[in-house]
Amino acid sequence: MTILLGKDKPAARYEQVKSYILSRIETGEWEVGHRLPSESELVDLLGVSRMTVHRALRELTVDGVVTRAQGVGTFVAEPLKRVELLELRDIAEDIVSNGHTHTTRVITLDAIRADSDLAMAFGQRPGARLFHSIIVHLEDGTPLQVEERFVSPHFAPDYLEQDFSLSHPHRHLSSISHPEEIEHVVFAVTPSQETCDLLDLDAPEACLQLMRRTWVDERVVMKGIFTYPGSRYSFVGRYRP
Amino acid sequence: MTILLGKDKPAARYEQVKSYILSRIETGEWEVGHRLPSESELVDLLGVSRMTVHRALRELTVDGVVTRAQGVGTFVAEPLKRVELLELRDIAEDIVSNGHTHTTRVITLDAIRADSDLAMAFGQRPGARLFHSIIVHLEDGTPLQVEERFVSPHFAPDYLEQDFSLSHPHRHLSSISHPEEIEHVVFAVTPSQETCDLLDLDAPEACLQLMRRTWVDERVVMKGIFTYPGSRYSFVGRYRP
DNA sequence: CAGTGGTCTAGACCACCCA
DNA sequence: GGGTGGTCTAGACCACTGG
Repeated sequence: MTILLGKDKPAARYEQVKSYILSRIETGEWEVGHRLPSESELVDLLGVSRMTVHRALRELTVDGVVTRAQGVGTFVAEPLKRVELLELRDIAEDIVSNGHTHTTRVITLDAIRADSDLAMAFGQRPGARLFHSIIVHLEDGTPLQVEERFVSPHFAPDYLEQDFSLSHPHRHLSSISHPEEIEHVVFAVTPSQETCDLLDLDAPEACLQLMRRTWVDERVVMKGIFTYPGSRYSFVGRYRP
Repeated sequence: MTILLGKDKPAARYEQVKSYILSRIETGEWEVGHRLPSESELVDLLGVSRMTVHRALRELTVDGVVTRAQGVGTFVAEPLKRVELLELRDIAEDIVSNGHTHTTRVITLDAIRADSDLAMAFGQRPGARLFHSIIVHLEDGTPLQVEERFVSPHFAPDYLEQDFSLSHPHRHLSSISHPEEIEHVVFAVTPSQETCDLLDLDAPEACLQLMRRTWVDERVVMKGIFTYPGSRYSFVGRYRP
């Protein structure tokens, strides 16, 4: 077995320009806010054409390494704040991709009137009409999630006509349009008796609860509350920053 | 009050080329896997130079809209799978940015020998030496998080010499190097009596637990277990995809 | 006004892939 | 070998900024 690495193809010139600039920044020679040489100065300095310099700087701008302003110059940007992320996967895909069978039980599918909390969540007046569903997701017959959703009728007028034992709400809502904004809140809760029953829990145990609100056209169109038994489910994510 | 929008500056030509291609894809005229016209064909078709076409296609490649292969062509890519993300924020920053005061109590700071579970988590043999810390984070004097960490001595040889009542482990570890890979697992648990005591909980209540492992040079260098009382803390994230 | 970045062109050379 | 994408150049025009 042979190992082939680095076919010693020289890096492209714009990559070399990027490296040149990055190394100046990393060594501290150019600090945050420092003004870089102009494009034409870099042309003279590095002996490449302006388009090449420009491409290097443009890519560094996209990466957040520098900021640029027409008529002003190019400056070393604030280092990016590192964020640590957790991917929230769709439960159905999660179950199927792990080789299990996914089924659902539709408990409730109706229209309701918003109480004051719901009205607040949707930015509407109390009494506004909302569609409402409660569905249990099972993995090989074992309940893994209770999902309760409230949906704006204006956004999904056909919500109540769907057969969610076949295609779940997530699919239906995605087929209409993708949200412009999403809010997630993850709680730990002790579930209600009703939730315990739906999850086949003999005694109340700590549950994960995920609340999601989605916006379209600046309006809340969906609020979902997803409850998972702590002993059977966890959110797992592994990634390379 | 006047509203100024769209200064009717015509979009750049490469943006127009992108729009042209995107609209063909969105209308379904070019389906997934369809081969796009070559760069030189687009040059003739759209009456712009090849560099302009190339920039448009390069940016669409970065965005995952098309895939390209030298000597082969440009093809419509599979639509990106939408992932929903939750940002896991540093507890200290979280508390301070909300206008509260953050303090810590260092409970434990010592070296231990890995049991079989820890050895598994670190990919080492049982009995391997690991640094260990337990710290409580408080918001205005109320415990919000118990963090327990296990750290590879090889990665952070000075770990035991740190004063974590001033600078917490996250800062110390970040100052050494940033992880190449991160794994997160979020649980809901009923806490042990010891954890209840550290969190000032009168009775056990559902707690959020976040487990994090980080890798540097293909090796696990840190495992942390963060426990939050469900009644006092939740992970919140809001973003625009 | 001079200097900056943003864009665009026409032409060129190259590595790569496939028939 | 002919077509593909990847790169690079020299020169150009423009909009924007600051003094």
